[in-house]
Amino acid sequence: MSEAAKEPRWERRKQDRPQELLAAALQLFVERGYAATRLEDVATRAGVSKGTLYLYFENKESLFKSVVRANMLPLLDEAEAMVDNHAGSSAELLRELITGWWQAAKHSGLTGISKLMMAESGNFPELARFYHEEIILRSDAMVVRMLERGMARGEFRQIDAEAMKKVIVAPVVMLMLWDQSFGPCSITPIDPQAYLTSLIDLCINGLKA
Amino acid sequence: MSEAAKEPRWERRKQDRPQELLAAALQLFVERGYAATRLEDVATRAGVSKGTLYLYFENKESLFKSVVRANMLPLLDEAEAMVDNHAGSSAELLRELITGWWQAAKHSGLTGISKLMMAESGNFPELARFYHEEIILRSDAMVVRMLERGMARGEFRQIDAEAMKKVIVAPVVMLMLWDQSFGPCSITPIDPQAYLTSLIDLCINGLKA
Amino acid sequence: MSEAAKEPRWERRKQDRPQELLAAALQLFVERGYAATRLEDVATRAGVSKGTLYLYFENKESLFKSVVRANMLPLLDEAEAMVDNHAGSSAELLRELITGWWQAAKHSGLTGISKLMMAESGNFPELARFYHEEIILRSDAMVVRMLERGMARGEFRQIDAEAMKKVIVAPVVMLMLWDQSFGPCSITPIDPQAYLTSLIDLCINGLKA
Amino acid sequence: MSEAAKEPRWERRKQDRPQELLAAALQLFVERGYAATRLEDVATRAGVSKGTLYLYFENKESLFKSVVRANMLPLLDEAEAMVDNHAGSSAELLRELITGWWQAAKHSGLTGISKLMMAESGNFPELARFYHEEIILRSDAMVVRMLERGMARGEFRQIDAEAMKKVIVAPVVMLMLWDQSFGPCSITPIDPQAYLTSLIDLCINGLKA
DNA sequence: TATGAATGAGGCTTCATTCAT
DNA sequence: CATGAATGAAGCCTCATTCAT
Repeated sequence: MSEAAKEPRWERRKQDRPQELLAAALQLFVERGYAATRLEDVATRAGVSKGTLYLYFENKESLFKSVVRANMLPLLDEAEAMVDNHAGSSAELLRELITGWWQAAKHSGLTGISKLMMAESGNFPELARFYHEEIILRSDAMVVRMLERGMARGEFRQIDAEAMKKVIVAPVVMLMLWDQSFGPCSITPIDPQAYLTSLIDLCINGLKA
Repeated sequence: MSEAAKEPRWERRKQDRPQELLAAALQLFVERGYAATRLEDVATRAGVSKGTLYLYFENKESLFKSVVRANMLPLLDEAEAMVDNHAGSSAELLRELITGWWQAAKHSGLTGISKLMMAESGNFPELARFYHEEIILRSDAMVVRMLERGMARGEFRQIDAEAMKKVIVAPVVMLMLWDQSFGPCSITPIDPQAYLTSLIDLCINGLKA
Repeated sequence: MSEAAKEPRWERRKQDRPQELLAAALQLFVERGYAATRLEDVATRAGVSKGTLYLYFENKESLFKSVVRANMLPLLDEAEAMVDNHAGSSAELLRELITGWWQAAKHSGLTGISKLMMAESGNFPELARFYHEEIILRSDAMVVRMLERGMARGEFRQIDAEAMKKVIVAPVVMLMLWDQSFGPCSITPIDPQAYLTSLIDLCINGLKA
Repeated sequence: MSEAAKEPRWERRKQDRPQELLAAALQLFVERGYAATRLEDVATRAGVSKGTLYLYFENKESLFKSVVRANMLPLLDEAEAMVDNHAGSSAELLRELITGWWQAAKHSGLTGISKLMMAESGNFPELARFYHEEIILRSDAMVVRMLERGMARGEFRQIDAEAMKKVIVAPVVMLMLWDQSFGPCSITPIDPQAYLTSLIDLCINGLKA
């Protein structure tokens, strides 16, 4: 129909605006940091004007918090389900947990959010607390459950799971951060596949009974 | 002595000014990020006036670069010497390398610099490259030498040292970042000692032949 | 009747829109001043959307002028007729003039308009001139006629009516202004009845032959 | 000396700045109202740049409050002393009080402040309360004392001083407002001398025993 | 050297006005 | 006629930088 051609690019899609703005803001906040990100750039990247932003977010800080919350919340459920329902060996679970975690983080905005929180936690203590509770505590606990499952089944040797959890999480988080900070800089880019393979190899060998 | 009277110990010596400014700037840049750090706050924390800062540094960017360079340079020599001259077992070397690295980073400003570069690499590509070459490449290479020494001596199993190097460095760097970002937030602070012990335990068990 | 069903009483009739907008605008302009009044608030108070306002008024300035003119025009005729046709004593005329003036001003929007012109005359010189000619000159002249009538009839002593006119008008205008500015602030509100009684008492005693 | 010529107009007089800014702000706030006054215009009129204003006042509202307070406080003492210490007849006191009040108001910034408060009291309730207590209540009380003195000495007839006070104050205040609002508009300017003479004449005749 | 008053470019935010529906 | 999403000019405010002392 010729009518369909009538509404190509000038159509205003009110309901999509917040998503587009959040996506644009996430990119810029991650790239440049909170203070160095200009709202006009966010608006331009979302294809709207400066003023439009204020139809959906009260101010810059509110936009920032929305970016963090929107990208943080719908994330850990899948990984947690995997840990709790896994039927195979603990080595297999560990492998799937790490690779799955990275895949999920890569496709959602979590890699960017992690970098953002690392950089801005000092300026937004409430957000840092929120991030700590929603992401850090939950992912730590997930790893602990995985380790204890392995020890209970006799597949992993006896270790201090509480002390070990962050050691295992750390390389995954670092991969996210490198991906976001030095990745774009593109100096000897890291190969996530080989990196994760080595990590899993080290863990499985380092934990096996 | 009449000289002592001329120069009581509370008097700030002029030649210390740049160091005091760099120290103050490092703290604030790390806490708040580059853009959110006000030069007036840097000057105040260093005990001088805003104008004085410009007697020693051309501008804000120059101060930032000086901060990074001053804290980055005098760092890796000791660790490198340790790797090259170590006489004991490779497990022992690994342990000393990791704990020594953390100690050195903790006492120099490297933990802060690492956080800073992670946050600001997008805004300062030249600095990112400099950091990459001076810190990342050298520390990676150091770890590779350590791993190859272990394999050559039959103490470590055969692994892909190039792929493994970053896996081993990552937890140490993460410890620095946590220390700088969520540490001050003081939500369930991490215990570096237990953390490093677990890391070393994991590595030694994961690498042993 | 079927007509009644077609037009329930809660339905806003289109022809009332301009009046409702003018009324809402008058309130807000008087409360907050011209610059501090937002057109969105005017529209909301009138129960319409922001865009609708522009169907009836060209822009903010045009709305403001319409508010002033609409509330200014239909006012002095009654009072003027009273002065010219009064049959009683001049003291009685003075009493009725003052109380009648206040009543009319109170029930029309003139008290608000007076405050508005006092506040915004500097920003709207043409309006100020208009107000001066339509309100100030005419009411001054009315008072002059009243005074001259009293002197002509030997009821008032000989005074300079031209110089006295504003002295007599001033307390009435001040009552309007207090009513509009500090009235809502409600700090020791003024009692118009007692105030006007004192004013009339002072004038009659001060003018009597 | 040629040296004196060296520092003619570029000399920075830190201590005078606040006064110059307050004076410039008073003028513009009175002319245009609070919202319509641009801080850049205030700064320009004071001969400084936009940013300088913020060295002395926190923000626009703070400047506004400072303007009101600075011009309001040092004002009523003289008039009050006059009422309490006057030795002559009460008619004489009334004459001097009214003319003195006008002179003082004219030379201080009170005429402008009065107009400002009339226009902006709705937007600054706290200031309105402050103004009410510091200016209105005190000047009202002063007039009451004057009236009671006259009645006590048998020079004025018995009246309700409380109800009459505002009637006597009103014409003086109106003179201030006219002076500030329609005065600059310069349409048939009022002659303060003749106006006050008529006012005093009316009062003395209207109050005499 | 050291100071701190002054500057002005630039970012955040508001709101009068437009326009496609 | 009515709506309300969108625009962008304009004002407040911050802060890196300069400069006379």
